Amino acid sequence: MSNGAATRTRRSREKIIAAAEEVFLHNGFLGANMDTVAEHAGVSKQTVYAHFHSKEALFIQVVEAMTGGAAREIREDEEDVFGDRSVRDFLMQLALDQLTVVLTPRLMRLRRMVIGEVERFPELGRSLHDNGPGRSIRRMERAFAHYTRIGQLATPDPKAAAVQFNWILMAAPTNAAMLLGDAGIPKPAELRSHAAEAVRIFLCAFGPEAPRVG
Amino acid sequence: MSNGAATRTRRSREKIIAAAEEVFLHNGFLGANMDTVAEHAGVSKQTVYAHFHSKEALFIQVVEAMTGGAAREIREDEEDVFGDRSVRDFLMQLALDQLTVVLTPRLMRLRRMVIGEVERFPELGRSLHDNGPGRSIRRMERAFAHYTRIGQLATPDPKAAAVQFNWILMAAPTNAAMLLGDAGIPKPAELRSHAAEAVRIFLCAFGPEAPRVG
DNA sequence: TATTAAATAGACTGGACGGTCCAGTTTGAT
DNA sequence: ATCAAACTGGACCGTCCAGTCTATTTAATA
Repeated sequence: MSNGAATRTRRSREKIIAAAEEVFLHNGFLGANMDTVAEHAGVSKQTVYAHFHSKEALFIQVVEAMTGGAAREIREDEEDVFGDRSVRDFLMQLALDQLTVVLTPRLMRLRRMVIGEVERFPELGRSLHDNGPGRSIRRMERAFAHYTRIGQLATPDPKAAAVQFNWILMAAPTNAAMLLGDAGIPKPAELRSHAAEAVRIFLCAFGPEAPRVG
Repeated sequence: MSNGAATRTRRSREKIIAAAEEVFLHNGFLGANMDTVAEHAGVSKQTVYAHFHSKEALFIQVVEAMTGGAAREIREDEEDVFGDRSVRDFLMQLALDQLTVVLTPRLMRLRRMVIGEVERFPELGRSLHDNGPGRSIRRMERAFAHYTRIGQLATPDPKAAAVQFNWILMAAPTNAAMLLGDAGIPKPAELRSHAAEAVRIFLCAFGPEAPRVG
């Protein structure tokens, strides 16, 4: 094999990315410092610059790795199997999944940082906007279309309904996490009742017997 | 009058705060620079330091002035007059007010900046969390209690309902503004239809004939 | 074992920036 | 006219930091 050096290179690269994630997430772009990143990675500064030609480049790599990674955890391609679960059960499960995957200190810190840097790095904001809720919304969309087809939901526009459900569910806890720091992330017990209320509201507005507007 | 010097002092102070607002909002705390603030205020650097003993102190003053100011625009104390308007009309008006007051570049920039600095300045996050939606939620709360009393709404917990309505209404546009920059702020036309849909959903879930959960 | 790409330590440069100092000027009240 | 407080301009200090340079060492291959 001729990958000896390549392997070593990759290990270094990964150590640097991991260290940079830690440092950037904690201090923001301007507050972070390349010496700290190198030290934290157990690597010389020169090596950092051998892999990433500037602080900006490293920052972008870190953020894109994280947004990509987070999105992939939702596993978009997995076949959706609805079985015979009621809509309410299905939505409840979806809601709890979504809340627990998204409301982690790591992802909330990422979100805070990207928002704070939107003016300096607009592409990162765009990327988080599209990849963050994007995947799970597409999954919901397919599910809503299915349940509407069998008469258990009334979503003429499944995509719009998915967006609505997503925000009814995520808005309050996300906002708290943004402004109150990691301490603002709700505890599991609160998440359950919050999810139940979100499902109730959604079903009132998009259930089969929902009042239509004349 | 003995306010001669006092007046001059206040004028300087205000020029500095205004300039600092501009500079901080555009560059964030670390990205902003005190020479720029002074220059932008048409004032010497020394004068800036005569009024605010450090960059941090100035930053905190600016942000607190802004959160206080924004909250005051909602005019909490004004007597609520519901007249004979239907709930739907009332909610629609409330929704449009809220959207247009909050979704301005200035306030969205403030929000982005505070979120980005939450780790460094937790009190500012707390302050925006409590003063931002806080006022208007309290106003909604009173209105919901009123309409529930006359049987046009069913909000056993008016405060919780107010929080729900607030987020059903604000979540999507706020999120867009956070991640997509000022360009993400929806146009007035979009705001109208968005408000209408929010009101519809809210009335489905909290109108007098809303399905209760068994 | 010889070769070679990769990594290391750490000194160094250049510039930015928070904050201070000072010697003199403007301003407004008396 | 006088006086004190506020303000000016700009030099200045110390520190921090992105990014570079050099001379040396490590470790995987052939």
